[in-house]
Amino acid sequence: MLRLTKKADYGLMALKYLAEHPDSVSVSAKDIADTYGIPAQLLAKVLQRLTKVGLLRSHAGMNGGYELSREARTISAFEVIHAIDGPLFITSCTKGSKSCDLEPNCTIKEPLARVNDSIAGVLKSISIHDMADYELPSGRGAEPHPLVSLTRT
Amino acid sequence: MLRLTKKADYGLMALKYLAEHPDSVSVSAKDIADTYGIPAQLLAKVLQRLTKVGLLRSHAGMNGGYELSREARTISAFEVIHAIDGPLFITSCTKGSKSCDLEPNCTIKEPLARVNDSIAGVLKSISIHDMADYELPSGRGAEPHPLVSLTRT
DNA sequence: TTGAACTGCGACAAAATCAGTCCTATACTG
DNA sequence: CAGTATAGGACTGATTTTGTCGCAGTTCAA
Ligand code: FES
Ligand code: FES
Repeated sequence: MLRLTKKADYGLMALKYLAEHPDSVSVSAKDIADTYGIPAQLLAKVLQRLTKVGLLRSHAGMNGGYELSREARTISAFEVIHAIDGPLFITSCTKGSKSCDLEPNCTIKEPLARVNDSIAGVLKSISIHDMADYELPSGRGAEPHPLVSLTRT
Repeated sequence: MLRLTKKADYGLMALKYLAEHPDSVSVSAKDIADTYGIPAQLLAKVLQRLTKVGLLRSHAGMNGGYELSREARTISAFEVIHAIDGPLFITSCTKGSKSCDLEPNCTIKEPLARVNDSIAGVLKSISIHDMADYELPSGRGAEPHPLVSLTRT
């Protein structure tokens, strides 16, 4: 539980890959799938969704593929996960449209919403570029990330 | 995805309930289940697990039930979730025993481990007592929670 | 001492979600 | 036109989550 789906995993891996290969004009889903040994068709779908939300630009035909539509530094892990897995709700109830059945009694919705926001904040503070940076073998990780406050004013 | 299981939800609700009723010596699973309209047997199991890890003390027999074994202030949401849903791993691979099949190629494990730690930190910084406090109708939420740094020294 | 009201487990069934495949259509290149 | 790629819908199988049932053990009080 509290786990990323594999699709989100794949998506992050792919974006990281793209961020690390700025030279290549565009990379096909198959290329990425092969280098990581993940199902090509599945990755394709993930990339398609990322394209639809505007994180990637796609190009069909021979030598086609995908490329980042923005700088890796400006793409947050949150955006990626949100695009692939939908809105982030730590609670079982998706406070939006259809409320969960124990809505009236649930006493933890409020407090957990704060936790939810904090987690979203953490995810938002990490960019694809950051992830690529962490490649460095030893434990010195790029520049420090901003602090995240649990309280919302 | 990235969602708490209902069991964890139930567990948190129950603990919050117990924290708010310090007067009652012990409360039965059925009592709590009834007040919140959740499946009694399922809640019972959740409480049993919480008992096994030492967060609750149980008492069988008539007028039996559960009570907090520690002060609400010292029980973190993290402990509860961990007890109910097992170790918190945001990545698909549970870096412990059996590694996931794309271990050798996976490039995002490291960076995501940091995110994982941050989230754990957020969860650890919230106590059952804090959750109970958020009951206040308007938006002034108890005292501020500590800041959580994304970087680990 | 008997029975009601509990906890404590294990096994199981039902439901929901996720992962992955297949198939077809469409777009671009040369 | 042939080949390679994206786009996307439908569908199946695997896995996880949620919930139920049944039974054994414990405590209390009439
Ligand atoms: S779990 Fe849905 S309202 Fe709390
Ligand atoms: S998802 Fe398992 S090693 Fe990265």
